[in-house]
Amino acid sequence: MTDTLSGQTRPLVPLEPGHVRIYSCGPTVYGPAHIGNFRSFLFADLLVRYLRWRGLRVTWVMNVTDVDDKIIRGAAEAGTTIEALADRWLERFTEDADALRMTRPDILPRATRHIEPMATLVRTLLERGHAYRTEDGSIFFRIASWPAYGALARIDPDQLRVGERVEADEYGKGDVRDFARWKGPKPGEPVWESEIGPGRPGWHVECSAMSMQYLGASFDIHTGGVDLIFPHHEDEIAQSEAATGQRFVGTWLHCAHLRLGGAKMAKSTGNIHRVVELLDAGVSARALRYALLAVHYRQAIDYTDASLTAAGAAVARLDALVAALEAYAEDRPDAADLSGLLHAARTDFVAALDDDLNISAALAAVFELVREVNRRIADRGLSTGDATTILDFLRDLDRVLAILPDATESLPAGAHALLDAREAARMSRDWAASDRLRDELATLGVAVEDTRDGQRWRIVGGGA
RNA sequence: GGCGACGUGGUGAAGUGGUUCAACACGGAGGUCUGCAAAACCUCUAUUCAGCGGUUCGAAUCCGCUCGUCGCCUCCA
Repeated sequence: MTDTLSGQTRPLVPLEPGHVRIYSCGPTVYGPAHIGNFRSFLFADLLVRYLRWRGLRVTWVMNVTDVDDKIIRGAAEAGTTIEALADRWLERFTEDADALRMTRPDILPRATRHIEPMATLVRTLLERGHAYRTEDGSIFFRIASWPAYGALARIDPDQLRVGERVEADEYGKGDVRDFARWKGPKPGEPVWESEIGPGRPGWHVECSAMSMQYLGASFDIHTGGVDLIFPHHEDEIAQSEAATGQRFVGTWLHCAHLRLGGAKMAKSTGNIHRVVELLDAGVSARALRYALLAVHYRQAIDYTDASLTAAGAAVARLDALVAALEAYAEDRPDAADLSGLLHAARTDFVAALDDDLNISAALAAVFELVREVNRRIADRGLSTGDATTILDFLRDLDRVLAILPDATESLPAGAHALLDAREAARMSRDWAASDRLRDELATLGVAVEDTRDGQRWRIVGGGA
């Protein structure tokens, strides 16, 4: 894996053999996440799925930021509490994540429920002289006290354009580049009483406190988008290591941006798409997952209608093969070289993902197998048992990819009767009726194809 | 102004010194199969890897310069 801090690509060696601890920066629940956010979550999902598929135990923590300026503002505007607002959008996040087949993190800690560990962390920083208190009760991290500051982002603190980042209300800071750990009480803002006085936590401190609470002072992998490298992750390192004296994270993984219209997809720019809106517009969730996942994580993706169409076509190609294998029946001996073929595909798949999660090469291995299997289906060169073996093999790989149709995918109401009627019409060579029934099924989203194994169907378009 | 990433066919994209290295996917053209269709398969679709110069027996792959695109330095996945 390629570590942002060292800039090196090196083997992942978990602190505890066989157990990988991963922390991912999650959503701020002040509104629906956009698909650019989900790109980074799905990249972490791929990582987690792959490590587990490889037999490693994984503990995956993803934070939920449920208190910040935007949530406070949003709640005030909506005339509700920050709790209610966060609940609402966290629910939406979960729905979107499920639709995209994202693995549920083992723990989804919410910031407002971890005030105590944050306060304790800040107190330690105060005691060690890495933080200081200002007149309004806020507490800042003193960058000058941490010489390694800037190492992750390869930034020289002296070179920052400091003039542009001074916030109007932050008088009293010792240095304008120091960042807030704890924000003093203000009218109209939620306040927590804590061992360091009243106030609310700053953003960076929540990830440090919660990651260390669940994963320990040192853990293996921390993920996020490249835009979090500075200052968010830089600050996390500084305050965590200043507090514990231990190395915070073994490997930093950052995924590149999803772009739309040549620019990074971002709420502030307005060039965003949201998951439910795309699904409501008829986009297939699996195609969307494929589009967000099929490019290497350190490579920017340009999101376009064409990219989504191409992803849909690639997924349909897999669907067609699965349908063909499920329908396939041929009474003949098992193919002698099948296990060798599958073994080779698996070897290529593993080699690709072992290499810094090279998903493109892994998919290439899958599609090479797809072509070969299609060839053999056309040649009737497989036994019925072979077809089952291949299906099992593909479903096993799909524990990593999660793009195949559900095994339980079911027909829409009424489709069964239409299929039976069409089968009967075909038996009596009534082509007109057969074609009419095929059209009817198409309007239900069921594609019917005629093969030597009889007619077979698959669900097309939106939905699953 | 500082720091960094990237530039491969019609499109997306792997490949980071030689041996089928120009994968794979999408799209396009032709063909096979089929009652028709769909799917699938076969053939073709980059003598070339932004441009220029250099290193080398040999470079898309290393070095330098130029041009271009994007990102971070501010909330941000």
